[in-house]
Amino acid sequence: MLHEKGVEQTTLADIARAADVPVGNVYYYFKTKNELVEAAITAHADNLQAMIGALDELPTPQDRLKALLNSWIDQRELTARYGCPTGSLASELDKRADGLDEAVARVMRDLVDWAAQQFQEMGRDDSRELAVALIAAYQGISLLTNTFREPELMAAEGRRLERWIESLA
Amino acid sequence: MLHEKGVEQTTLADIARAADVPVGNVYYYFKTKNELVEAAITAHADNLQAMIGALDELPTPQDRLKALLNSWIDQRELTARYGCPTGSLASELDKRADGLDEAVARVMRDLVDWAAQQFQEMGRDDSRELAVALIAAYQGISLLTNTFREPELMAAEGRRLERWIESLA
DNA sequence: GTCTATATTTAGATAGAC
DNA sequence: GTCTATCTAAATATAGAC
Repeated sequence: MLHEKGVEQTTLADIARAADVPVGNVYYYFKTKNELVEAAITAHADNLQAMIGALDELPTPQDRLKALLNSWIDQRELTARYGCPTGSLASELDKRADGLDEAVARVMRDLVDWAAQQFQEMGRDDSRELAVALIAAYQGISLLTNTFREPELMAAEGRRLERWIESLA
Repeated sequence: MLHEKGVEQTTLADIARAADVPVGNVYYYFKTKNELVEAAITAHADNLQAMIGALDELPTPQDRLKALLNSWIDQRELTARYGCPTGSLASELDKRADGLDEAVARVMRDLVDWAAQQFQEMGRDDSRELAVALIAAYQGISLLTNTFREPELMAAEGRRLERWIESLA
């Protein structure tokens, strides 16, 4: 729900209704709304870690990066509707005074670090810059895909990034 | 203020205080908060149009695109603090039920269209895809620059995109 | 056109029975 | 652990004097 409507627009009443419990009940599990959001970020981080773990099974860094691209393309319909979960969270939480933005920043950094490691294994000494460029390309095309509601933008950019990765070898 | 704190987090009280007028006064100029936000989007769109108009004075499409990159780099400190105004607006307004997201989409589309025109003048038949990739790269690096609060990310990506544009000729 | 005061609504949060 | 009822605070919006 936080992905679909954002943190601000999602009320505890929304969450309670989705969980089919009365509103007051939510406070038995989370003392504040911020605590609930924090738990959601942690859950999202765990999902990403699991995904990265699966990618690490692949033999070469090129395979792993291309598999990441394909997972992005597979998610294009969802992205067109709601954007990238990590990116829209980062964008929204940055505007708030609470410290939740740091939790999202860590998630984003983990992803960049993982990508940098792949480029390094490909023998690139500009691995960090390439990783930032790759994740930025994904975040940006997610935003455009969402803004224009055109899933095919993600697919086209994914194919372009694939050619780019191949050209780096 | 909408850029700094976002639409949701900026209250009419904030705006009234910044304008040094009482809260009720704002309603003399804008019937609703949404109307005020719409006016801000229009003003932002006008700013971008003026900027594009200035770029159009430059002789070649390469010059114009590189000048755009440099303006992004010049804004890196602001971007690190608050992100790209257009991008963070697009991300936030997408989550809301009102129709304001379409106004931002138009702003974003104008920018993509302008970039596509430059690539077309460079003789590229994939001008649309390149334009989407360029604006996506900017939106993405804006998000990362903001999330990590590292202005230098924008500078490095700007230089990388400059080399990329030169390689397309 | 500007101001004060206030109405309305909604969301986050709490109290206490069961 | 679950539920109903309620409190509180804040933000949008309005009324009406000046």
